[in-house]
Amino acid sequence: MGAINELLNYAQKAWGKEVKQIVESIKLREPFEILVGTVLSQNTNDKNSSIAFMRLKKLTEITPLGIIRVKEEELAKALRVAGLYRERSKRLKELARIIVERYNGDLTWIKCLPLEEARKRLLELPGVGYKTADILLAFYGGRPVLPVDTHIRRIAIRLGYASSKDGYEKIRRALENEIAPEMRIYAHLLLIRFGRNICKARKPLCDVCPITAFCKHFNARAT
DNA sequence: CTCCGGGAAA
DNA sequence: TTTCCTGGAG
Repeated sequence: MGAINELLNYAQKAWGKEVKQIVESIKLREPFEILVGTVLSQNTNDKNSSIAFMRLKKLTEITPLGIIRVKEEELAKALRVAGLYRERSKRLKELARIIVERYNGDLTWIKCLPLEEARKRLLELPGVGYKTADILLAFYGGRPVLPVDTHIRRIAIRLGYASSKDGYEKIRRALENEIAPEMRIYAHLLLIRFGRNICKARKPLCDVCPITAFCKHFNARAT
């Protein structure tokens, strides 16, 4: 049993119920809504990005045409609470425009195309990088990818699955090797909670962490 | 590598 | 008052 499995075991007991509900609720959403929600969450805490999402929903329908219709200043006003709002309102309108232009507003190809082709097309969209692309592939597309965010990256490095010099793809593959395909969405959310609450960037709670025996970070400090 | 940025916690 | 949180693009 590896460190990641021990970690997930612990995280499941702590946050499993909450996380399962989130997985189910995201699966019911339209792909464009997931995309917008993910863009709003970039470099922003969950609380403020969900407030921004609700304000956006009140302002307009969250579809490519809905975003195109609303004025950029109105969009910026709704997104302000989440920060980075000038960039985001601009990029969101650009994103909506390109999705209409290139795909006639339809994102169902995320589900149908071969995985690498779908990923490639997602990455060509403005405001979509590896993490955002993988969120769509996993949550909407049902693809067996593990989206890697900053928490997951930090955990992977501390546990020794990756080095801080490694790029996104290398870290993703290293972790995917440890986690069964059908468990990856669930594991993604569990890992984030573990990272936020236990394996924090500053002052990690190593005294309550169940896997310090596996942890390079902890053992390097202890000695 | 720097910029984009608000709200909350320290 | 400062620091933290948190990805993508130029």
